[in-house]
Amino acid sequence: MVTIKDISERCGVSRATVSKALNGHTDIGADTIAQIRRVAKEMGYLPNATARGLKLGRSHNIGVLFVDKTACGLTHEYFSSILDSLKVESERLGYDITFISKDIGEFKMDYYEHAKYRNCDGVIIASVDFSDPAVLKLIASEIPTVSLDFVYDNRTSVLSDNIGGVSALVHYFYEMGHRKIAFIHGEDTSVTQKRLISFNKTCASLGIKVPEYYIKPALYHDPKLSGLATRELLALSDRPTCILYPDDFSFIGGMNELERQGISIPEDMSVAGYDGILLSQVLRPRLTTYHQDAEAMGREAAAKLVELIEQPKTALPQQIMVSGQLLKGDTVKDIND
Amino acid sequence: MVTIKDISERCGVSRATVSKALNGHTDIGADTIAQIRRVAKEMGYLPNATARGLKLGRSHNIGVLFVDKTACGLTHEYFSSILDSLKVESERLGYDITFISKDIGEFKMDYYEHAKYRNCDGVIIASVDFSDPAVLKLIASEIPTVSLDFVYDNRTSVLSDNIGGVSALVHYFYEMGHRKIAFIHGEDTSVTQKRLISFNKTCASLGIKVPEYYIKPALYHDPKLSGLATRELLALSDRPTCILYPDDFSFIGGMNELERQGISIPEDMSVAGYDGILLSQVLRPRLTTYHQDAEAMGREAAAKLVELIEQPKTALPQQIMVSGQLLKGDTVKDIND
DNA sequence: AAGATATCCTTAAACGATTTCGCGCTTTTG
DNA sequence: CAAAAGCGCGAAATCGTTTAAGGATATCTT
Repeated sequence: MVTIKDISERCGVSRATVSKALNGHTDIGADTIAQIRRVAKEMGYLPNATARGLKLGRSHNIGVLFVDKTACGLTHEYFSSILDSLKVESERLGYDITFISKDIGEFKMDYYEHAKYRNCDGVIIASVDFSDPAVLKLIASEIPTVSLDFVYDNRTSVLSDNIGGVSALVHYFYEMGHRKIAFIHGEDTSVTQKRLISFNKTCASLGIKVPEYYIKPALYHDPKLSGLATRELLALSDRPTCILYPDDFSFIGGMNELERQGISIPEDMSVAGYDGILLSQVLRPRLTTYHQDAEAMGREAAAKLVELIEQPKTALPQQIMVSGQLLKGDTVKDIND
Repeated sequence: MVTIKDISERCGVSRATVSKALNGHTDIGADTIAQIRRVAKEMGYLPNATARGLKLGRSHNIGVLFVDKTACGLTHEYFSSILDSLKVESERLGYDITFISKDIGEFKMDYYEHAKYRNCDGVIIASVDFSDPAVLKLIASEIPTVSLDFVYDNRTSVLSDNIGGVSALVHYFYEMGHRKIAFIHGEDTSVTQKRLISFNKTCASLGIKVPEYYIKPALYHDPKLSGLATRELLALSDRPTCILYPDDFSFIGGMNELERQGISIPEDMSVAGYDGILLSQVLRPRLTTYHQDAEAMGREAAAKLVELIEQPKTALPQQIMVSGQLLKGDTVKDIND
């Protein structure tokens, strides 16, 4: 491997001079800089991130915590999109990303220790069980962190606009004449709580009374349970005219159930999903849904984290709301007279 | 930060002794080892991966190349599953994973240089354009690599059984009485070539003559094009009785087209996908498809790479075929008389 | 008793880079 | 013309860890 030492010997200058020349310090003569850079290129010099990291205490490496408790992990398009844009933006800003885990091989450690061990300059926390003490230890530590869809005191977070999303969907149902709106929701998380509150609040503000039996618990990413909930809703004597699903994917379960009962979308039942994943837009009829801008969330998270890392004095912890977009598909019927 | 030096001072021994005690060297007294370990724990000592990496020339870090030219990248379930199991297995074996990119920040470099820069012990190459010279440079380098679905001389690769998968599907069609089998295939890659050859060979071995117009080009992960191809197939006077799609997701396009024309699955047309993603198994009727064991592929790739890293003398480069599984859904009608 | 052996630990260099401080030279200044 | 200032560069320490070589002491051997 070509090192700074090799270059210094070839150029007849000291290692210090080479380092400074390559890093653009101003106390080196222009000729010397030019020569050193040329030789470095000729010899195929590559800086050694490890040595640099040791000396500088900075790794230019961002840790990413991605541990989904629902076990679908990265395979959920929402999260894989976030990861993808996180990766792109981080690289653009000069950082690599490394996954942080508990226990690495024989070595037992928690997330915080792992991040320290790897010298991460900062950490992005997404898709984890925020009730895990190990996660809280990390987020509360001195390491700069940005969390996704979770707020922690005095830390920066990037949030999807769950309130606005559900509100937009309910308003859309309302505009289309619907007054009997059912909501099948995901497992109890802070995201779900926000969506539920938004649902209730929006309905109330529109003067809609939602009977308790219109609100059904299910799970995210689980078509089976959403199918069951759909069946229960269809069995009601006071049947809703539209159903809001936990997410686009679990809507598939509802779709199947409706089809099985010969109920067509949107003629006999209006439906909407959540997420706006690719699938929702290739189904026919095209699914009405709220697109979460996962790409923007990943990008923002990376950008903010780098800001926290590079300007620790001036970067304010903040909560960044990323709004999505209502995608009006063809699954909501206009029943205004 | 607690360092070895701190421990050595506290224990009244040299730094060398502490290092050896923590690493289980045999030339340190049992009492000393016990004391050092106790103190290390008390003080909350964490090894510093950077310093260690610098000294040892090993990072315990695996680089991952994941650059999909079709731009769906990580959001394709096949790839995200691979990544997920890659991550799990690597961590189990004591390695972290870092993404490798071209250009990191201001610094222009190719994949090989990036891997060197980060001191990766090895690299896993998946979902990339293997015609990219930068990829070839990496795979041909002295860095241990494992590639997925691509074979390179004298290197280890993990391959999905595309030959077997297509063969299994065609055989299944055949068993169910089908003789007019259409194949919509993805863009021209080595994977597609294998599938096409397997398709032709299997049909030939079964005595089936496949007219050229039964074979339609489309793209992976693109329902629109598969929909168009479906339309063309349906317009034929000599209509096929079944269609094999590039993958489960692009099948959605075919599904839409069939539904639009009032052709029901499987009564009027039998279909099959490829991949066996979650979606295929929640659709009704359940899609007949060939499940690629992405989880096993990621696991194998990580395990083999670690072997190459840790036993460079004895680890043979090899091609590991991971077979999948035919998932008999309800989209192929038995038309035997 | 003296050399050989074993046990346990230390010294010091090394990995590759960065940075502080200061030196020597040239140029400017009063 | 001497002092001050500016420029270009180098010496050496440093980051935290590992390890080859060797030293000190106790034990064994004959």
